[in-house]
Amino acid sequence: MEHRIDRIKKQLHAQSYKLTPQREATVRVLLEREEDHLSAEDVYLLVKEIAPEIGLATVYRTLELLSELKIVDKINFGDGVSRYDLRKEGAKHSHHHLVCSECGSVEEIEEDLLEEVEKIVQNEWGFQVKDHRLTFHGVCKQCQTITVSASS
Amino acid sequence: MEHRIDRIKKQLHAQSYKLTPQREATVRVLLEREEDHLSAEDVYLLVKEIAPEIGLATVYRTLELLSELKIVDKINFGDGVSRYDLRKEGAKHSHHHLVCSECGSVEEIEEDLLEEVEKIVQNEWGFQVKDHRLTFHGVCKQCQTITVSASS
DNA sequence: ATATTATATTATAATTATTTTAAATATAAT
DNA sequence: ATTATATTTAAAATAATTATAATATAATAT
Repeated sequence: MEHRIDRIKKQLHAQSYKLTPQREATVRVLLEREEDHLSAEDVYLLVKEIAPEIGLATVYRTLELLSELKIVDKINFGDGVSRYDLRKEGAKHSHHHLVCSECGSVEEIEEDLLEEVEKIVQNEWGFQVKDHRLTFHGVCKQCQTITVSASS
Repeated sequence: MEHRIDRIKKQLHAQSYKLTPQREATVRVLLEREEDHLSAEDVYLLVKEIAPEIGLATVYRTLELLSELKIVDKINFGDGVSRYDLRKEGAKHSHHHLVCSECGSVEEIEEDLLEEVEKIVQNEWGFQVKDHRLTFHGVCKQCQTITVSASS
């Protein structure tokens, strides 16, 4: 954990931003809940536990900043809120998501499945791809089994 | 145009919804501006031109309804607003988008480039894919040429 | 050390986007 | 005609995000 905080600190410094206590607390929450897809409000409530004096606007600003620096990805699954998803160290792209329409769970795919597709987009549309957002909507493994056993 | 309105009317009737004048006006705007990616507010302003008495809430409700029936896709490019994108007739999936970070333009790819990827997701993750959202962020053809000529 | 400047944060208010409510109107069914 | 159902309107409510002004913190120059 400390190692990653340190790396993020360096990334901030490289753009002459500081890792203030509030920013550090926010990053810690994101690291602790790496598997989750927290909204700004979610992050705010969790950060308040370790830094009770923080303001919601600061959390928004921090997330926005981390987003610009590509430390987190701002994603949107179609409910009204933006969610913030920490990138793996050194990852060039936002990872993919599997959203289950039955139970609402969100799985992550870290493997980049779009390399071939991006080549096609690059060559056939002349579009220079920098990043992507890919989300699949459907039914997760878990919910498929439930449905099957329920219907028998 | 009339043909497509008729089809949509049937789709609504199939779920026992009616194509009211307000809904028809909204659909007409979406058909006319099929290439665009309008926000609810955008749609509202355009619908007002042909049906001035319509309310914003009705537009929201209509878009939500069309969205449920998979006649339009509600998409989100990371600015704060939802945008509504008419599906091609008979299309099973939301089409792909190319968002240019230089000029903000949005191109569409109607071809489904994800068939192979979906097979992998299905087989290796056991996730039953129903739909997808794929957006590429990068630099469009147009802006690439501008950048090249400007830097020479 | 101290004054000066720049940057960041807080609390609150304001803004924007969207949804809900309640009353009125229209449509369809009996 | 009467009743039930669906839809719209306008207003109010809610949710998400951003702006503002005051304060605090840190960085630099004196």
